[in-house]
Amino acid sequence: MAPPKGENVVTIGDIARAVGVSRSTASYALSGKRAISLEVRQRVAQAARELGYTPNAGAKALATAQTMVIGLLAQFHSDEFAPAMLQYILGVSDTARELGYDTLLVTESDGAKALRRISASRMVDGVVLLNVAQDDDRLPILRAAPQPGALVGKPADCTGVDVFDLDFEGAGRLMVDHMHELGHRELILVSQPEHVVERGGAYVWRLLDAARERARDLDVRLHAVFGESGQPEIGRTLNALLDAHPAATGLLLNNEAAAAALPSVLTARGLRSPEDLSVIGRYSDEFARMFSLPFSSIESAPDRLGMLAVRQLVRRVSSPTLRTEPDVVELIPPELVDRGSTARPPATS
Amino acid sequence: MAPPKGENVVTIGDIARAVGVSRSTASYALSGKRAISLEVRQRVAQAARELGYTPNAGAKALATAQTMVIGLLAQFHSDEFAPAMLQYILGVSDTARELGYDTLLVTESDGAKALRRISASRMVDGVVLLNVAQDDDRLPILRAAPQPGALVGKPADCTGVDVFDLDFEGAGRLMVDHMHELGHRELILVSQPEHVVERGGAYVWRLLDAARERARDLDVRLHAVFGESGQPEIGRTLNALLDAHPAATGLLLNNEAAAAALPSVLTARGLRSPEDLSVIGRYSDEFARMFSLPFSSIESAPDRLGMLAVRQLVRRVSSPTLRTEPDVVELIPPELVDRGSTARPPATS
DNA sequence: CACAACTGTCGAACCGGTTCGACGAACCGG
DNA sequence: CCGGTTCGTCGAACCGGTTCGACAGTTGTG
Repeated sequence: MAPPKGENVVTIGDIARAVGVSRSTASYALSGKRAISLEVRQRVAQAARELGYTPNAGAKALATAQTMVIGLLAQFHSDEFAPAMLQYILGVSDTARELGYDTLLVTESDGAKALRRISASRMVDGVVLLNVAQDDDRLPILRAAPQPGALVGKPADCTGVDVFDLDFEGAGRLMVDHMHELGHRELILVSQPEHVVERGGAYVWRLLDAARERARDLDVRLHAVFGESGQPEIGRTLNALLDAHPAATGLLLNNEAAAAALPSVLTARGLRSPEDLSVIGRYSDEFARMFSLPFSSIESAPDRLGMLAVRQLVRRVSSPTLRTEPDVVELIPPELVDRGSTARPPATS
Repeated sequence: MAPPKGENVVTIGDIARAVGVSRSTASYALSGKRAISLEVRQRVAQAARELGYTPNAGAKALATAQTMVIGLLAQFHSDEFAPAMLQYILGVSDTARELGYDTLLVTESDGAKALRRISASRMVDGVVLLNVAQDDDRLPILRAAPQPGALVGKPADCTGVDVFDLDFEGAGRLMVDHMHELGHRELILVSQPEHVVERGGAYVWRLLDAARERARDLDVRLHAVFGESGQPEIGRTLNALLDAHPAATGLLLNNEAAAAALPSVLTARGLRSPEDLSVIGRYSDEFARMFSLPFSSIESAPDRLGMLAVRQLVRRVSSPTLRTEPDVVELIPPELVDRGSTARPPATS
């Protein structure tokens, strides 16, 4: 029984002493970076196992200039629907671990300051930014930082970083196209709250504008509104919208909170989907399952975006030649997951 | 304009050279651990500011044996309602930062292995464990680790760690008491799924047993069931329960998914709360707001629990004398947040 | 006025790894 | 049998901080 909380730290020096070789030999035996006799290699490995050796991360970082940690900068705004965020975080963290990296989660409200801190102190080898705004104040700092960065969310200026996001323009068009093909001619689009847009959540505009344009081209009426992201309000807003546009036969939701609220709104109004109203949302499959959302939706693929960002980041981190490779901007194509909530509009009465 | 991604690392040696003093003097000037002339102190401070000096975290960790990082071990099980987890994570991460610590988020499925890794490699000064099971396999490793640990969730054996949790026994009793006082005599209690319990989620039992006992003492009928945590299923289960026990006038929910599903179930059945059915849940205020849950509930206080755990952890970390102080086990008393979903039972028809 | 105490600074060692250059021994071909 | 490789190992330096002990100079005390 080792004493609890014992300060028995095993260093590579202990290994070397136990085996009777120099520290450098022990190091080479473990890393395999130089030829070491089979016998010594085995004895070092055994000693390491028996003594329970784990290299000191700080020392390793100091010597190799690699921490094997990536920074994850998440930003939570009070006017956002937080549950949707978790999946991005898990996507990043799980992928990082698969690739041998740990994740430093930073939720500080002042993201720029936090980024400077973890970057300048060399705590991380690279950084993933979530929830990137159109003109994000973290970007200039990231560009000047020695570590590479990957973004989930597309800002106005993508130079110097790798960017991954859903193709929101495509998503907007796909929503309208799909409804149009089924015969709908009047739609309601509920976006995120306006402050989200003002803060720089450009994806809202990207989807909205593309949807508007396509609607115009196809001669479809589109009522576009910004909805709240809080739950008592967004339900009322949905009700008010359905009251205001009785001829609308299709509902497009670019607002997770609205999607989560819609089932009870429909039930309360005695409406059924798709018989009375066709609905397309935009959220993740995981989200749909969690909230039992029966609506077809464009998959927002948070786990996949997180994964792509980390993969690319790790590629850059692990090979210095890639540091200067051209930036990647990958907008993943929208995919409509059919959950049966769209159909031909009800026959005009 | 510094070259983008420039490798211009400023070390304390650069500061010393710029000012014309030794490295040790620069270090003392910055830390204040020895008397340094005002003039040198100011010039060092200025040089540090001008050159943008930030100490290298790895080097500092190596020298001081302190990383200023705490590990956060979260565990996500597929049969759990993940959104509730995020608030614990934020509680921990935000509090840690307030106290000057960063947070290493570990979501690896093999928590024990992950804990051994980050502990043995000295990446963290302390560890917070979330979602602690009755007989958690991370505990023996934590006890043997050199770092202190704090738990959110109470295991069977609390020795060697600090434990913070809701008083679930008290919560169970409070739920029953409250309903009884209002005049209810037949209740339904929906707990977490049975696998959560089997996996060691003892809090489910603690609430359930206490509620049962109190119900027996007060001569109240209590139908206790385990409900699913997935959304299509839990809704059906709720419906089935209401069918099976038409005389029950009160519903107790120790299952977030059930709470999230209940509003639409009630609406669909044409029931209103509290007129037709009194409801008490157990979740956080934040959660209630997010999902617009109109039910009175026992506050599960994830942010507060996370905060308490981190505070205590940091106390232990920062003062070696506290390392051997007796363990803390704090069960915060249940508080009923009245959202108006309980009332006297409807007059017996 | 001699000696002690204090102030401010420096050099060196240390934390625990990695890595470079050197070097002896074994091995090879000519 | 000699010179050049290759193999296996070692010692030393380095990464960038902190901290201990020493020491010169100043101030204070009896």
